[in-house]
Amino acid sequence: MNDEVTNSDTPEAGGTGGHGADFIREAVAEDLRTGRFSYVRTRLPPEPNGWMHIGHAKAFSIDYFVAKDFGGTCNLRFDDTNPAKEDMSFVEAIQRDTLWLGLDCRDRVLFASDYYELMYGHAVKLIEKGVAYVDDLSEEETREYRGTAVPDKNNITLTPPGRNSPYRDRTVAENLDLFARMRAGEFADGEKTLRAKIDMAHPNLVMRDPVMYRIKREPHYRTGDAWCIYPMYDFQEAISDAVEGVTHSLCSLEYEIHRPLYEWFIRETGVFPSRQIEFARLNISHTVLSKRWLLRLVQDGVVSGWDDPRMPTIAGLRRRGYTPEAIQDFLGRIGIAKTDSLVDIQLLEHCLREDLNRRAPRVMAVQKPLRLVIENWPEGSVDELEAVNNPEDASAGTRKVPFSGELWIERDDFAEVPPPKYFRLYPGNSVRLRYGYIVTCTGFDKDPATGEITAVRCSYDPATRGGNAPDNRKVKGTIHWVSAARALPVEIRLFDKLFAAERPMDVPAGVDWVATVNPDSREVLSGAFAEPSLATAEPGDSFQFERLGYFCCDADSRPGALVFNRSVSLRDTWAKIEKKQS
RNA sequence: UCCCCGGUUGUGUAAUGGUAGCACAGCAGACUCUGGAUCUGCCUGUGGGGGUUCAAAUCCUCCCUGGGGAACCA
Repeated sequence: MNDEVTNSDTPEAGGTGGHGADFIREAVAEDLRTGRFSYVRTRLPPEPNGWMHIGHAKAFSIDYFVAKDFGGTCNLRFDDTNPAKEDMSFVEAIQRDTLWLGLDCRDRVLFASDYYELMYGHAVKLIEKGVAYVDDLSEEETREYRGTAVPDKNNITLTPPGRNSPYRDRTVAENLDLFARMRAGEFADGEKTLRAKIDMAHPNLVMRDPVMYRIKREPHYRTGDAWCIYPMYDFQEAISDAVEGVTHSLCSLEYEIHRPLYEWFIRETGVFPSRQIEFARLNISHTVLSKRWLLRLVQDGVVSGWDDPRMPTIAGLRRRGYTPEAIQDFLGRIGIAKTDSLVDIQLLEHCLREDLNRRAPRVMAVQKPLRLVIENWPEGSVDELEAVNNPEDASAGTRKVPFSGELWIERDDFAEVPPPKYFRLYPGNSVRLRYGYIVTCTGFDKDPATGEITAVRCSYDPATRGGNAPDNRKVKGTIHWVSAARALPVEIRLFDKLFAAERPMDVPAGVDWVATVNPDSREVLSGAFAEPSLATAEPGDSFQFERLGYFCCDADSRPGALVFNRSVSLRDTWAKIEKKQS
């Protein structure tokens, strides 16, 4: 549709770029067509006060790929104007995470704090124009004078006009002097503010003489104690975007109501007129995307840290085994709109499965082991069987897997009394051992005290080596296994939804939402076994454990003591049948 | 009844006055040495009422309903 201006070549990184024109791209195309702008520049505007989560990934990907699609550039600018909360470690973490996601802004990393002097100059200009003034009202008084939407007796809310501050009509000279002295540190924190002189009766509360500067004696992680006054968001954003020549200042819906103020600052200072466009932020079912909530989970020790594999943070997703490709695919699929929405977490999981199915090497591991004894196996004999590394990718080749008379199989793959439609191992039934032999269950051992099955006995058919049945007999079940003699002990960590509730934020009044965390969201299996080829796995490596799911080697792994996180299970038809039966 | 923005199958998103489509989920089946993967089919939707028009998800209007706004945070 807008072929003359678009330049969509985002094959590898589909992201929020590979799909049709959303309303933002349409607006950008329109601006180019009408000549409002002759180029496109966007910016990722993180505040370095916390870890990036997938909600930020959505916002940043929109910024990045919109610019890319139109042949423009995208800055990574840290909006660091609140020294009380910000830190260099967050800057580094955000840079690492954005790069990992495929948002490469390495040669365009900028800081709002570099524009402090420039912002100060613009503020002075506004004072000289008579549209900004120094106010002596306290924080509480400011709030009170601004007025508020109040519920009346009919439970109807309305917003009465605010009142002018008694200091609103100071002379320009007086304001100039006071503002200079604010900067010089002559006043205590909170004693004075610089305010834009707009309209205390404005129906939009944001426009009722918003604060532009506050006094805050707090060392800044980049400017140290050079400043004791810091600009507020709206003023800072307008100036920073202008300095950088940002054409499209994309942000989430919560800033929609701020747009008139953003535009007011642009108009009054006469700087480059960036266009702000808002979109809906991301919500995902069964998790939370709020820095505050995530912080609480970390502080309360509910999770092991910001990179706990259950966390929706980029670091958490990475540790869980998510790939940047899967995340970008997901972000491309959810689209961009202004509708407040809740995306099903199953879509995210689907994207991971689809990506890993294509790329992850297959391997056999047993989560909950049960001993399988092949009674007619030649004593001491070991067979080396050939296994396919990835049926989706012939170039991945094959590997040898040791087989012998004692194996570990999955406890769930044996049933003393098979439920309906069960076609794995039970007395008298045959199954194929993946890439191995067809075996027939001849019996089992049971601990008379506990009733626990301690071993399953079977016989094998030597003619079925490799899993083929020369007599063409149908064997319905194929199960995975690990040679007991060569088994690699590993720890497996199973993860599930962080919250059982679809919308954890909608917690009933009086209930502490932290208590609603899914107690089964993490399960550690310390007695698992894997085939020997896994010995060389390194943290970050992903595998498909056949029939179980995709697993990622965790950073907690030590040589000889590997740990694997379940990234996502395989689709499990049997689980559905089982569920229906119960 | 203060200001702003929204409402399209269960979920997310297209259709920009002209056949309501796609994906995920769900259901059914085919195939299979992963109950994986793959393939096929099915299911359900324009919040409501008026109006404009040959024709409305789309434009107008009223209503209903959801979200945001009352930080010296961003």
